Amino acid sequence: MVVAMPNVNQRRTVITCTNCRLNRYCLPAALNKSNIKQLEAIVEHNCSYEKGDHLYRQKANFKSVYVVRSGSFKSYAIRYNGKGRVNGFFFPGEIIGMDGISNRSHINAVQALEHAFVCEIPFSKLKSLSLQIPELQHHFFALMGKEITNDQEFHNLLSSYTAEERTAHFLINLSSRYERVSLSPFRLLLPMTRGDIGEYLGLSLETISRMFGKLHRKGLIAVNNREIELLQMEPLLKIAGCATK
Amino acid sequence: MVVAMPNVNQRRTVITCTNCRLNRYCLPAALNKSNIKQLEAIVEHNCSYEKGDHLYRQKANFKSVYVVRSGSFKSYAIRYNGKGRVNGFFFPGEIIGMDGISNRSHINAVQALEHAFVCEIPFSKLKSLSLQIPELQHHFFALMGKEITNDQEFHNLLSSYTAEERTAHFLINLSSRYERVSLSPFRLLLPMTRGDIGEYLGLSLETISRMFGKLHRKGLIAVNNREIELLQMEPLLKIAGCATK
DNA sequence: GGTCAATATTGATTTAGATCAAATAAGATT
DNA sequence: AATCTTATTTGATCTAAATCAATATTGACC
Repeated sequence: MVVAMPNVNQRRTVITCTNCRLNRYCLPAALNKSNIKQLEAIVEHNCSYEKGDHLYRQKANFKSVYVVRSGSFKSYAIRYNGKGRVNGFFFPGEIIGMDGISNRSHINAVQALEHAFVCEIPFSKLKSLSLQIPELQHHFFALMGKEITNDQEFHNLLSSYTAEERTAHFLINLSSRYERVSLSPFRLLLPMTRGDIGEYLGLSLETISRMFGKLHRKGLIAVNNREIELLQMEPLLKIAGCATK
Repeated sequence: MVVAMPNVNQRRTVITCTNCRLNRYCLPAALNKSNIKQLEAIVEHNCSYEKGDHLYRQKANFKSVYVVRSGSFKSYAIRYNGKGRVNGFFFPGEIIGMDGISNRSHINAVQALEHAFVCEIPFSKLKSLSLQIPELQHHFFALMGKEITNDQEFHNLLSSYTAEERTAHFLINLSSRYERVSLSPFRLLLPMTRGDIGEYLGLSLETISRMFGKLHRKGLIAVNNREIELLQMEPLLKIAGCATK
């Protein structure tokens, strides 16, 4: 089995925010040491999920947000008419569950793509703590704001990008998210199927396969099943519609 | 000129959250009377915009969020490669500006579609007040969460709905937003062009026109330039992919 | 190691919606 | 009212990507 995302802190028995190697990207990033202790007290560490396990299902009650510690997840929603599928992927350091905040119930289901660990943060406790720690409130507003801007940029992608541009954008986006957690940004091990990517990008799985082939023929990437190597970043960034500076 | 959205409180000279007829849908919704007074103190009422005026432009510094009091707006973003356009419409009672929270600068530009009034709420003051009023913090989290779920539902729409389904969904969505502010949910005066709708839905303006024609031929709507009448809600809801209960 | 199911590739064909191209129609300006 | 600009409709044609179909590959499980 391909395990794209390495376990974090796998040798430690007691995991805390203080010693987690992701704490620079996660909620503790905004906090001083004593505040981190307070946060630690409300976080449930060490929840383990096997490939295919659901973190939650559509319409499940919302109680917590989750941070991926290792492994990866996809979120998906199926409307009553059967339309709509994968709408997000989640990697270490990223927050899952904001789709439940407004309604008290989740609009998506979230499923592990491989063996994974998450930290669970009960949202009511997080809100109380945010009232006491202005930096935490600020940071959580910023995280939700980031989610909003990401979703809006994706709106642009889906309404105006070609299949090749979407595919390049997907790879570039993954690359920067991998880099953020100290994984190689040039050698991507994909935990999801071509079908998952297709649903996410609004394309058929055959088109994903063809676009990988096309980018390969252009010499920009190497494709070996779930392993994608990014060979020439500049032209990829250009196709993806990212400013190359 | 078509003015779709009537002015609210147009005869009053002094407008406050307490007497604003939108206060049930806006931030005061979550607050008691004394808290509303506190909110009032930080809100700048009565900012007026003419058709075509910008509320803010892409990359503008983020300082405030805004609530539409009357009229309507569109938000749009153009990437450096020229891709991407309209990504949102805003009607009375709706909040504009969350696209700037994470970055301290706006990723979209926002432009008035007709003569409009907004209330401006400086975000730093809103955050401070949220630390004192838990209900306000809760409500603002909920509003941001709503924005996130809306954007994700839109992801589904763009990745799996046909042109006809998107168009029906757009009309149904507008209908419920109009109804919320006591406008007819069956007779929609559109403040935006077919081109705006097309960019928003990821379709060409010709396709929007054709889909209006198609829904008209099916007897579901009547089209008279910017005035759209919804004649048969049930089949429209079905096409739009909304549960009809 | 062998079988089976799930995934991925590749080719042929179809099609939804884009694009191109006029012709109207509505608003704005004088 | 006349002109000009902008928005809308409608038709003809084109094309990117979907769908259909067949293999090939990979991984999971006896």
